[in-house]
Amino acid sequence: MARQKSGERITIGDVAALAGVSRATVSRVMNGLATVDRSIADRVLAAAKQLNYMPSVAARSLALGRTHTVGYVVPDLTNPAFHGAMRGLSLAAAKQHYRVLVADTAEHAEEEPILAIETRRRCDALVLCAPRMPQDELLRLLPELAPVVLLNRDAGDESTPLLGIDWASGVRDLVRHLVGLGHRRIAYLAGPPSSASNTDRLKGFESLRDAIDLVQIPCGAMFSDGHAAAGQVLDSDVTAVIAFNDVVALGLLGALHELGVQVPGQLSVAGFDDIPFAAFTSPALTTASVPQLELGELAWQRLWAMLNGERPEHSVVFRPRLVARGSTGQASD
Amino acid sequence: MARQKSGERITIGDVAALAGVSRATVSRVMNGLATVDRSIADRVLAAAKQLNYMPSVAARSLALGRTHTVGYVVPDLTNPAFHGAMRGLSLAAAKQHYRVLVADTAEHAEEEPILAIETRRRCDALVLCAPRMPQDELLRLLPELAPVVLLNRDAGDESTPLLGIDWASGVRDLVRHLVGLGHRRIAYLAGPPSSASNTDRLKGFESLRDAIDLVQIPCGAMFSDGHAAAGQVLDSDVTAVIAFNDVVALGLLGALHELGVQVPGQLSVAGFDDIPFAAFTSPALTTASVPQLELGELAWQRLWAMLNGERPEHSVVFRPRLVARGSTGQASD
DNA sequence: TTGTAGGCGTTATCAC
DNA sequence: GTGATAACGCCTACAA
Repeated sequence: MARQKSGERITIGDVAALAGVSRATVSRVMNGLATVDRSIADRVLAAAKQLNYMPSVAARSLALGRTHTVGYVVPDLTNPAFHGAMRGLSLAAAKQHYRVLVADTAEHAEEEPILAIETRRRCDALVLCAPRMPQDELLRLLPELAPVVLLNRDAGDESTPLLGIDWASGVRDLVRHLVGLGHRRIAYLAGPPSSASNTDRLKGFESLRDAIDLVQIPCGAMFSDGHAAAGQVLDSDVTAVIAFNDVVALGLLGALHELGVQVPGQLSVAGFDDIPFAAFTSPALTTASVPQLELGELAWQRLWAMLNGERPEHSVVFRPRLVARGSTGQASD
Repeated sequence: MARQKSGERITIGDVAALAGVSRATVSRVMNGLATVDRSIADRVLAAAKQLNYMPSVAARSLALGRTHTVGYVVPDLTNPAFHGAMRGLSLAAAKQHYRVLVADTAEHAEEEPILAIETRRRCDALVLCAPRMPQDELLRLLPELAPVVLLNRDAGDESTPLLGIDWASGVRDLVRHLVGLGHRRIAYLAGPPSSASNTDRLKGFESLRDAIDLVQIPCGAMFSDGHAAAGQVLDSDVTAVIAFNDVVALGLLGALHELGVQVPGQLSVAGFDDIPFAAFTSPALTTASVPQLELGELAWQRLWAMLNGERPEHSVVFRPRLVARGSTGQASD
């Protein structure tokens, strides 16, 4: 009985030899092409199984021009806001036997384009989340990245699918909610100035200029930013705070608790995203909820369409859903 | 001037033609081999730049037998406990121009082995986090997966590097801490019965049988599990609870808050992992802290060594560090 | 120092 | 229905 050279990788040739057929036939069988005689197919399958044959991914990629991999590029892999989409993408892609390659730009905004390109070259398509990349740079990059779908941020480019969030709408909902509770003077813990979604939120506030008294406090996008901002918040004499996102809001909540400030008794707090933790803190966090998992799934649908030469489904902009929880209440002043 | 066929991929041949050299020379230049004449190298570089040439990843993989990718297999991509290690791995690997392919087993324990193998075939090495895989199955799998490093769980196999956690030690620290605060009757919200690390924790409790009065409550590994366990915890008449992990602990905290139970006034709560949120909840969570990010970095070091045919650094078992925060206090009863 | 030629493991296009 | 054979794009002895 034919035996493969020990220690070396088993190739399609080994299987062909064992089964007494050509490599082409083995290939056909492995790929489920129906044009093969049943008895031969069985023989090939048996041989493959006996040798524990597994096709070389690299060789297939080269021959087919497809890697069966999609990239997921985000600014920070530890940010919970990106996890839902990552999982949605990963699970959806897995159904078509695609895998996800992750890339963390580690907040180095300058290297983002290079990293995106680098990642794209190993994949068939890309999901790009680049909230801080300058618009013109992004636009220049897009053609080189295609097929690509944009997450959470518009590039003003019709031809690349966008899965966006209407942050301004979320701001309006949150503010309306707070105003309904009697709040007038509200602080906004702003995200990174270079963040496109921060700009969107600010537009939302802009449209409400008459309804409330807004205090803008420069902050950031992370726990520690929210935590550090507590002092300024208290000094600002507001009755409610809207944080750039849930992570920031939770950072603030923690600091307020340490300082003995009652939430929502003395201060109401709200965020964006509805990360999994938001529902379980004490008090639970009021937030403008974003369907993260779905974002990832939809991203895959669009990628899949483009990979098959079809036109991707419509771009969509989700309107956040207000989820009122314990962290917001009647204005105290 | 030579012009590449429009629309098609630019290959090493195009660059060679433009520079007037052989493909071999281009290859040498692109790979930084010093044995090339300076002027020729410059010409090649210029040609490559002009054509915006980028080597085909698939072709290199096939020729080199290396994908420059490592896999990261976890049960649930949304579990914060895995994010730190993922980022540590990703960032460390990036320095050697390696990328990370993620795979989410979606809690389907049965498919875990297949998924691991499938993932491994696209990569040069694997970081495997398979807390629920039966020991014998894992042992059988390991040779097929090598080079591989195990995260958070021992397989009893000397030859595969392990980055583990001494959960029993963490249990002891937590219990000692609680006993020091006057607690005697303590509940343990157990993780999934099939979880190896749950078994480890139970061993820790076992060794303390005389010191405390332990109430074991079947629970799980997720928010909702902790949240749902609140009733049983209260019925059990304990003064302190140690949860399977921080996520469970936070779920419990949320439920207790809803029920108006004071923490730590009426009940002390502690967890494992020290996920980023733990420090920012109210009250902040006492926990047995695990160096997640470092785990990922060390995993990469070991993988890197093995990829270079070297012997990997020692396996290490981290002893969790007790981080006492607001969620634990003097026993009330 | 540079070029030639063969190989990496598949798939796809032909004949047969 | 099946088998040669030529891609796929790169790397690397080996020869020059």
